[in-house]
Amino acid sequence: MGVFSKTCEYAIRAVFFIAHKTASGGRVGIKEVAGGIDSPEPFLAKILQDLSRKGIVQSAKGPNGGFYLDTDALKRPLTDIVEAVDGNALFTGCALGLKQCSEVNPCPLHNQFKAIRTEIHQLLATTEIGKFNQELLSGINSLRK
Amino acid sequence: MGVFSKTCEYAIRAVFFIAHKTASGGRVGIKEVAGGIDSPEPFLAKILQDLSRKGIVQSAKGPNGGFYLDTDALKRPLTDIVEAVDGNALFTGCALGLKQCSEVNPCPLHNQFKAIRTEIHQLLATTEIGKFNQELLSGINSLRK
DNA sequence: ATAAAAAAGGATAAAAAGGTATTAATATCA
DNA sequence: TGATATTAATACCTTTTTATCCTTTTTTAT
Repeated sequence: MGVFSKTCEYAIRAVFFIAHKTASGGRVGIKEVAGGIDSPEPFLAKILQDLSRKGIVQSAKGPNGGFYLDTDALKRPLTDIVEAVDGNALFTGCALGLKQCSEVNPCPLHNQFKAIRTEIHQLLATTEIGKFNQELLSGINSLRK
Repeated sequence: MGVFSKTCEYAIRAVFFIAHKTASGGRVGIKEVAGGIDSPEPFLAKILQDLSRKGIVQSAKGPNGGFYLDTDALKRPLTDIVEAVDGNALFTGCALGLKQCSEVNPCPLHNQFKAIRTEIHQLLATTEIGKFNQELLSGINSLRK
């Protein structure tokens, strides 16, 4: 079990892929996205539908259709993706799963994990979706293995 | 979805509970543990069996039996529990789920998450199971809500 | 012997992940 | 304009994993 759910991993990879593929206009089809990030196509379709409904990505049907990101979407932070898919348990939840864990009623690990949760949130909140377009275009970063 | 699996959350809470309940000798039964950490008893039983096989907790059958921790076990780091239950994906895995993500073939988030993974591992590796016994005995920390 | 406890092995339920087939939208072309 | 091909959206189904529950067996102190 990693930090994110498998669904969320695919979601982030897919959005990164769409972002850099459509940075200079145009759209990219589900098949190309699935191939580009090595994910099962039907499963990814469902994920992208969801992200589309929530405005994280944009889509167009018909010939020359596909997925893309408008300029606003490119500037959104990664937290938007993670919250849309996994919710905010990673940022706000107790490490030991206690519902009422808080400053006044802390679990043993509350204080230690507070710092880590904040750091993860900070990282994702300050990183824009479009940030890696250059690296991805030049092949420095990988999305499929 | 939190940082750990539900199984792992129960495991850590149970070990903390056993640790502080048996710090001055004696054993504690599965029923009391389940009550003490508010977990489903049969599920917890299986978890503790597993931890017992792996030497994380000790157990004794029969009358006056139950679970306990020997002095060595009390000094083990929390990483031992997490690795026994969830494996080491949290410490070594790629945030985006890529099998071959590494320094030479990094995913876009590789460098950022390297720091976080290290921090989580550091925290768990330097925290001994018995560390919270005092707080738990005095009721500062909660394990059941 | 007996009773108290954990160990063990399944059975069941729920959620996550993955797959198939159909429908709706739309650009393009005849 | 109307037909067609292309593409995402929708609905439903299967598999796998995670979580939970139950029943029986083994061990052991008394």
